[in-house]
Amino acid sequence: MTDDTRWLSTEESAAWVRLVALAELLPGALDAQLLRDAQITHFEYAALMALAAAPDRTMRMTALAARTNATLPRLSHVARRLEERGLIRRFPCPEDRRATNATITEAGMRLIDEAAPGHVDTVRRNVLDVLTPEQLHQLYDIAGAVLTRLDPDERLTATACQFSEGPAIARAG
Amino acid sequence: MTDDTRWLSTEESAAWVRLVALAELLPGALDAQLLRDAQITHFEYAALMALAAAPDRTMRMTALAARTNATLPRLSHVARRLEERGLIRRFPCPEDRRATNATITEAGMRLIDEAAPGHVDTVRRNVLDVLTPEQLHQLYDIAGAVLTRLDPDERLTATACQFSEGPAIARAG
DNA sequence: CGCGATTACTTGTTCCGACAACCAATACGA
DNA sequence: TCGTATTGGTTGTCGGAACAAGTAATCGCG
Repeated sequence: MTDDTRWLSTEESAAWVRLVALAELLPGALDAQLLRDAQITHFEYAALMALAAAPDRTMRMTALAARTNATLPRLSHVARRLEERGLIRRFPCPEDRRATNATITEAGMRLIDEAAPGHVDTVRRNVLDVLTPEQLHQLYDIAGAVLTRLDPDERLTATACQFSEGPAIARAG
Repeated sequence: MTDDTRWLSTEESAAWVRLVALAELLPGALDAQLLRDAQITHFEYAALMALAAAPDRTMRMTALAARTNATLPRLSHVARRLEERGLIRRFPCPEDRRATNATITEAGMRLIDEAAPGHVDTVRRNVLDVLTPEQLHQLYDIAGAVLTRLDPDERLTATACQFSEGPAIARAG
């Protein structure tokens, strides 16, 4: 049993440690701000944003699950809670009686409109504003390369206008 | 109530979407491989690696919690499970009778030695090998800049030799 | 038709993490 | 030296997510 593993060089190890730390800390930072200011998780925020940007503000549960990297059971529970809070509405899909459609309500649109400024501010302070324009482009390429592996069919990034935050969403209303 | 929010430009939005997708998918990919091949989570792997790289393979619970971005209660539960599996051992700290030390056992060392090749392979296939050497350095700088905000006192990246994987750890024995 | 396979969700169970309450030991002030 | 505050960890409880099983509707092929 020979060991043909290609171990990490110093540079590789250093970059990897930082990337792991980033992936570890970023979700918590996003959740903390949104929970504090809008009583929703970042996952729920992303789901609401996806619905807000969809045609008729409506998506199939399956499509929404793919977009948010959720399992269908997980999305089902989250959708039930969001529906209880009046932020989304669910109804049977006319074309396919097996399917369920989810629509963001006016209250849901108001919530993300109110939450967007604080969220964008968090994104700016923690990420975007500490990078140079050149680094921003490098990040785009680097993350794109990695996502080729982690998300080959671009489920999470097929964004239409997913993150044209705030005003664009308001226009979508 | 004027809206002075600086919304995201097209470039900013695109890069941000990709970064969020990356942070969303990476932890799951790491967990999946390690759970499948070594029956441990990536968090547990990181904790064991930290212990393996520490002097005397031993750390205070508080220090280990800081290093792994865990709350003390969370680490306490994880440590109990690892101890039940014989991968670590806990004992009172001699210098401070309030404190508890955790040490990785021989069985724990064996487990991370066996898990390291598969883990490194996953890291290579999903991340390192899809980047150019130049991009690797850019990633180092970009993540470093963001971590200045998310982890100002470098708790997660004060790595001594945290990720000199495999052989280096074997030497630490 | 009609029966098996597939797709779309929901529900139930189990495990894990966060928060809070708690216990133990030290530090410090009166 | 006594009492209080602080630090270090563990335990209990609750909510959330994954996995698996169950239901319902459509598809596909004979």
